[in-house]
Amino acid sequence: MDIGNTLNELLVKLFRNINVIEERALRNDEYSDVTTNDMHVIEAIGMDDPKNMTSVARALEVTTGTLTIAVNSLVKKGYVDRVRSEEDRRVVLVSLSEKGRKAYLHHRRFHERMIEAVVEELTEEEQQVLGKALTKLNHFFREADARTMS
Amino acid sequence: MDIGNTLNELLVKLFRNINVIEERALRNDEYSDVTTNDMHVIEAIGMDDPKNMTSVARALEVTTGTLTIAVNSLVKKGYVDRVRSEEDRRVVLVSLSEKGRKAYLHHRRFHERMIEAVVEELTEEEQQVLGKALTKLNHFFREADARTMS
DNA sequence: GCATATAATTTGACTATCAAAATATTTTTT
DNA sequence: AAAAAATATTTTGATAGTCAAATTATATGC
Repeated sequence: MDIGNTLNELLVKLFRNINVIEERALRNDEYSDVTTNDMHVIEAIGMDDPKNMTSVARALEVTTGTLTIAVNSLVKKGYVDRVRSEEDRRVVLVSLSEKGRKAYLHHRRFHERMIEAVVEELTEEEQQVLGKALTKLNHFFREADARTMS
Repeated sequence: MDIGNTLNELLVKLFRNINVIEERALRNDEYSDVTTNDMHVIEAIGMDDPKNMTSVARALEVTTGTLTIAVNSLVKKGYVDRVRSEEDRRVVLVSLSEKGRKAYLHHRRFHERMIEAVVEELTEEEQQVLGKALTKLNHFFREADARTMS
């Protein structure tokens, strides 16, 4: 199983590389105060309607306590607005500020450009095979996860 | 550019999941006290000869101070042995204990199963294509990284 | 209206991380 | 051979992210 070994190494490297690059790319320019974690929170809050803390925390698979701390910092930095719901005053609604929306789009464009550039390097055939392999990988993880959770 | 979108989503998902799931898969059984980070350190120390702190830290791209702390904990948990070199008494050599070796192999088996799942449904030829595609991606990222660093 | 449930925040503890200072040892220079 | 410079590691002080459990505030059910 020689190809297996090679593939393993390649995948491990790939994921490490993506992480590092994304982080560096994010921190370069005007959004230098946004950590990777901040960006995940911004992504989870999203561009649509305001969301309550619990649902965002669930999406990120962290406790609400953890999210509170992340949101504190994002509010202070001006990326997130936080208001108490009028209908249910226990609920806190978070949404992206103008600056937060810009950061969201900036990040999304970065992703698009990255994928664009990556796909350009590959032949049609390679794209297909890569898609298939990544799909398998996702399934594998989902199943592994399901087994663990039970 | 439909395949591009699909690839993007796949990469994003994988990316988000891979750490969490790997962690869960690892922490299941007898290795419940090993964090993902611990496992990376265990991997970097490896099964061969003892290694000094600096080279392991470099491999992991962390400072030696950070590694010292990780190794403190791994020594306490019994996964790593740490001895001072006789030849050069500034140097500290770390290696895997019996328990550490077992954890290393456990983790490697997880990776092997992962690759197995991916490769299962690919023909011999597709496997080759996948290997090429991943190699290209890694080169691409390495170059992108070099550009960022400059 | 009281008891219970729910949403969020706070608190206390821990891990991971870095940069810079400190310590111990080796190598180089004079 | 003594002093200076270099090297390997650890320690220190600071920050971010995380959780579980306690707390606070509000809503809902009986």
